[in-house]
Amino acid sequence: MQKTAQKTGYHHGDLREQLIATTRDLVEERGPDVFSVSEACRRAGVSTAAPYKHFEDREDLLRAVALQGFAEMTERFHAAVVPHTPGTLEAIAAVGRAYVAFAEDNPGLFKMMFATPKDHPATEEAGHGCYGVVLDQIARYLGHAEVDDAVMEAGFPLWTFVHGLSFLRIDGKAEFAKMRVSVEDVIQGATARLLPPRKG
Amino acid sequence: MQKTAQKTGYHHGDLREQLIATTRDLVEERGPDVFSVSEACRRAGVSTAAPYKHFEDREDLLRAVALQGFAEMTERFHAAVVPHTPGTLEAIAAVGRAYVAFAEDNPGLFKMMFATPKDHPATEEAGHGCYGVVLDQIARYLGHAEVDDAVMEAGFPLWTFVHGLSFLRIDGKAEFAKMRVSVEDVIQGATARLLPPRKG
DNA sequence: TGTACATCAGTGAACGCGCGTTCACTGATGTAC
DNA sequence: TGTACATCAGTGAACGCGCGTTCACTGATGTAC
Repeated sequence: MQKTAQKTGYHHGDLREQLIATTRDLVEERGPDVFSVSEACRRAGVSTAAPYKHFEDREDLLRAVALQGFAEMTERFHAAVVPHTPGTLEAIAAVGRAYVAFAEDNPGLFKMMFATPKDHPATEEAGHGCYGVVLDQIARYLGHAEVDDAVMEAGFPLWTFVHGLSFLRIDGKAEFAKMRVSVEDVIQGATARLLPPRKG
Repeated sequence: MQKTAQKTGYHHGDLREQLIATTRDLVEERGPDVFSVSEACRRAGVSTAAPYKHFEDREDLLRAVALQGFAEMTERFHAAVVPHTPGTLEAIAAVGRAYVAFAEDNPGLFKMMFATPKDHPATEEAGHGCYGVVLDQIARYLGHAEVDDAVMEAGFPLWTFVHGLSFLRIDGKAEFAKMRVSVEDVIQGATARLLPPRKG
């Protein structure tokens, strides 16, 4: 009960965080393009002028939501790796599964995070940090000391695959394709096939 | 000069087609959610009430654009297959390349075609027809007489891959991954790896 | 402990705007006679 | 060939609406003395 809103009637307590949360909900429900600052205010129970004390403009608010998304995704990636031996196919596939799971849990947010026009130094950096988690695993898998060009090249087809799977599932196209196997198996299989053979 | 607009000053000639074309342009420039009927009218040089003589509402107009997109995509798929021996890896990869090429040429339209809320019998049917082109090739490749469950299952990872590649390229994420190989090669490689081994 | 004051997160009213859709209408076109 | 008329694709004005952002303001809070 420390960071939660402790309304005094006038001062809100933590409006910034609550606006981010509300905006995130709206992005899920309506999509980032249809989202309106006014509606977020209505839901947060503040006047339409209030957000401008915390955010520059509409875009800035949406960006804050996207950044929260990247932070969460990165967290999930780290958690996914933990149970596995570093640098194994299993560890890499686990990140892939976490990727698709995040997208399915936050379809609107996910789409927004990757929609091009929002690009901004902060978002870009957040994206890189996120991607770095897989790249580290792939580097180990390949026996490379650091993330070099070969590692990035090996990672790209995997990213491509889970990215596509995320979209198809979000948009309900996966059912139509009558898959008899689970997402988990599809990812495991694709990871094994798309990665180059191991060095050692 | 037969189907082209032959304005009389009052009657337009082919407003329906021109509105579809204008809307398509706007979808590319601004995205389907930001698109406005009013702006399409302004560009087409007609009053804002005119479209309602040809389309039920905003949604209906956008759907017409999506249908045109699917028709074009299907056409491109057929054209891509032609130069190759039916049922070969090359024929299948060619469709994959046509998929990504279409997405890159029409990013806004492509995204709209696969964005979930627009689902409608007509669009769905158009999508199926489109996908059918690859499935036919895969059926032949596997030596199956028709498109059965096994064919669909084999096709899904490929679809996933080209779908993901399309989005990453549209959203400018492919450069960042520092690919040293061309899209063509990536698709060719992924197709070979993701398809199950041939029967005969 | 009590008071004066700076800070600043919130208000609420207003702005100009563009939207989707409707309405009664107008005028060009094609057809029947 | 000429005329009367039905058709219907377009007009233009209007509707109610919600938007993003600004403005001068208010009142709760924390701090200095």
